[in-house]
Amino acid sequence: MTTSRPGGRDRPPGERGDLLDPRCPTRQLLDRIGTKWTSMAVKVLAEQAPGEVRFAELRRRIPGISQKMLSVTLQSLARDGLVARRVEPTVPPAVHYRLTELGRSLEGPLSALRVWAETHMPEIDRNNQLADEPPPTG
Amino acid sequence: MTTSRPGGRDRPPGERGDLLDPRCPTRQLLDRIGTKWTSMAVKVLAEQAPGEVRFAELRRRIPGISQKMLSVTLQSLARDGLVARRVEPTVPPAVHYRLTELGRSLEGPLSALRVWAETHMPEIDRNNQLADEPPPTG
DNA sequence: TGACGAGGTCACGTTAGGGAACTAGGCTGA
DNA sequence: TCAGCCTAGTTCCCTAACGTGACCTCGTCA
Repeated sequence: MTTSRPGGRDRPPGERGDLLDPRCPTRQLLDRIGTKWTSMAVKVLAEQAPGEVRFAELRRRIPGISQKMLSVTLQSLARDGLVARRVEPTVPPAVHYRLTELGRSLEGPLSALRVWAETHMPEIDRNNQLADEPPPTG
Repeated sequence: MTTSRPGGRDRPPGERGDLLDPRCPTRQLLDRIGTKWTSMAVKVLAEQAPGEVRFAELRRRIPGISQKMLSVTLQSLARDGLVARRVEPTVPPAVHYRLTELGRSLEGPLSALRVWAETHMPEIDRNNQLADEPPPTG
């Protein structure tokens, strides 16, 4: 997702003169939760909220995710302040994650979206199949 | 957004085997509305719903979008059945877009997300800045 | 001749996401 | 003593996709 300047080059002056509004918060939010694993992680964490989930447990609950992507996703969420990270200095170190207050407040809108998705995705899939079909005779 | 494919329904056989659960509708939805311009287009169209908006007008209302991306975005939305496309056979042809019933039903959850984003993005930005700062002494 | 409207196409750069290998370090077993 | 295991990452490298600008169409109007 590139909200930043594409290509890094500058555009001719006096052209349209405007770049993208960096103030569109919805885009910024979707840049975050729209990444492949983020919403799943939030969901899994929300299911346990206000409890904590460990790294390996998250991995287990998010089928298909790699260590790296889970790590990257959690770091991103932690940076945003949506999840909190607690390290137990045992050996091997145990790291616990939980949604923050902010993260839990996101669960409402996100679950609304989830409900919509579960309700309407079949219809969207059907629409796509219709669009793939050859046009009806006539 | 790897699962979305604007122009190809099946993947080459013998790829890396399997992809993620295709049964996660939330991911599929986010693959769609998470693309850079989709949510903006939906928003602009929703503001005019149930009225129509023309291509050039959409372009004007979405600062920074290129013709191509607007075109691609609208095609994708039309494929999904979220927007309807009406061509007036004038010269030059005038194409009108509007949200379908399905599209308008998405506006609810989406606007909830938008409200959340507008409310909390400053906090998220602040959290990011805090994360960038050097750790406090002591 | 050029602009408009609604795109299509091409070449290109950036980015997300993926795999595999590597790290830390106390504990266990040989 | 040394190898190997465990968790939670990190690093490198690669590819597919996403998004971009530039240029093209086509008919009419000025």
